Amino acid sequence: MKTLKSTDLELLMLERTAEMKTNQWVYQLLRTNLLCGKIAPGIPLTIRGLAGVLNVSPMPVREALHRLACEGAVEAKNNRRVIVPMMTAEKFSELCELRILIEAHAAEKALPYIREKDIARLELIDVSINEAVQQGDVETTSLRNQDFHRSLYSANPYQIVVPLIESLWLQLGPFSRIAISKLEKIYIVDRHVEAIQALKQQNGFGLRRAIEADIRDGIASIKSVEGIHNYFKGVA
Amino acid sequence: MKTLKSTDLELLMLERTAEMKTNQWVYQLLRTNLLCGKIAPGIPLTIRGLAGVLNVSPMPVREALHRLACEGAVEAKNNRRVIVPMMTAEKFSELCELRILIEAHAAEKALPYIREKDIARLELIDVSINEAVQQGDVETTSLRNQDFHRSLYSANPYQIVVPLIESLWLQLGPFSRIAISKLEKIYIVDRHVEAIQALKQQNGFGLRRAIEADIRDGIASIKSVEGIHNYFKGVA
DNA sequence: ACACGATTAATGTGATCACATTGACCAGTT
DNA sequence: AACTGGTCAATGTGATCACATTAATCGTGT
Repeated sequence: MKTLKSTDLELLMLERTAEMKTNQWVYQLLRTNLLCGKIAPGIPLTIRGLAGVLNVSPMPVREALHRLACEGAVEAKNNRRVIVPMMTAEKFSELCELRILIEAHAAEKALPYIREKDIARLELIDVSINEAVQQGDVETTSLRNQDFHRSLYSANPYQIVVPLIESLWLQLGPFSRIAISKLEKIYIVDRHVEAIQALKQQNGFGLRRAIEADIRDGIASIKSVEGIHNYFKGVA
Repeated sequence: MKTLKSTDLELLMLERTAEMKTNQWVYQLLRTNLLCGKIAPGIPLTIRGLAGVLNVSPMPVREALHRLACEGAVEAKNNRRVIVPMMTAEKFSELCELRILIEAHAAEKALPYIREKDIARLELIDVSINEAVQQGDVETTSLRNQDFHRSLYSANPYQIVVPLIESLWLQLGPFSRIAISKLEKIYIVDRHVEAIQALKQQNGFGLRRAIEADIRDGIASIKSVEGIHNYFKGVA
């Protein structure tokens, strides 16, 4: 097996607004790239290497990697190597079960706070998801899909749960890419439309079912991918 | 209202083994103090101040505070102040609901992996909890109680959920202290014994109920405390 | 006496440096 | 040709420094 070199990584850049500090920019950039699966498991991430690519000093990169490590997005090994963790079938199952458990709860708790404006926004996001799907833009589809879920749950103003959910997304990041790339459009559209309809009807049970089904669809599409086992190597 | 000064803080120190790096030591120390409620909400935490108390350079403290901030344990405000977040009634409810939801799930998922050795360990921890309760040692009681839960959930070898739960504990930290200080011993002992019995009987439903009841007891004891509203000031 | 404004102290951030540890690479040996 | 040994480069860590921004303190004016 060829050892993956850090030079292989291609990052999608992020606009850096003037008011945001360097460490926030680096963190958001790496986080976004992990969420949409741009950084594959196994490739090593080094502080100085990333600092060189991003043209910043090693300091902000160090902080960003530490934060991502404590969120489980990357794994700091004993031997001074920071990598995107490999996946195992059991880990994958755990993550999916937790997504269903927590996101269904989050959706139901957000329901009472949903207003017409929120529904309109969700419909807009759904449209943009379809656009990205039709254009075959995997990264954008993945990020927009997460936007849909985050916007829904964030309607609840007392937010504890969204960071927990995002931690799960971060760990599933490299695989959501696979899911999207293999997903027939109907699935995503259907479930999101179902969710929106349940919102309009203030139907908590229907909302739960729609969210759960949406997540399960993604999982099923991942498991149906040929050669998926290549990504499920044993954890070193 | 008197402004709380950073000099007020008294930390319970942690042994620093030779093999652990400075940043890990600082992080664990602050985390432990937050988990057991030694650091009260509202008091400001400064990098240089903590570095002075701990006799380390500001660098490890900076990293530790950033990690704790991304876990929600402390709140980095715009104006360069890092504080333990104030609590609101709604936030408190959210945290408790999530604890029940996720910990019941975690317990059930851990059940198949529980062996006699694990049960023996849990019984030992329960004994040490009772000792700490009888001695009126609030911090130790709080930490040992968390040890009980963590040991139970950690029986599941594919661990995703424990970090999520610990994030909730961190945010509830200052209040678990209050809960313990007002808790009649019977409650804790009862629920833990119930949980252990359910483990011995491989009774998933009973285990869920015991864990849920244990958490609810803690919540009830907090809500029964006179003057608890002092801790629920509006978030700035 | 109270309020407002300027000076001073304190703080977070990012850069640079020194050091210990580890991996990578290459030559030499079997 | 494969393995082993040593040397060198690369890496993470922690300390120190400079700078911009903010809070605190004190003095002045009303």
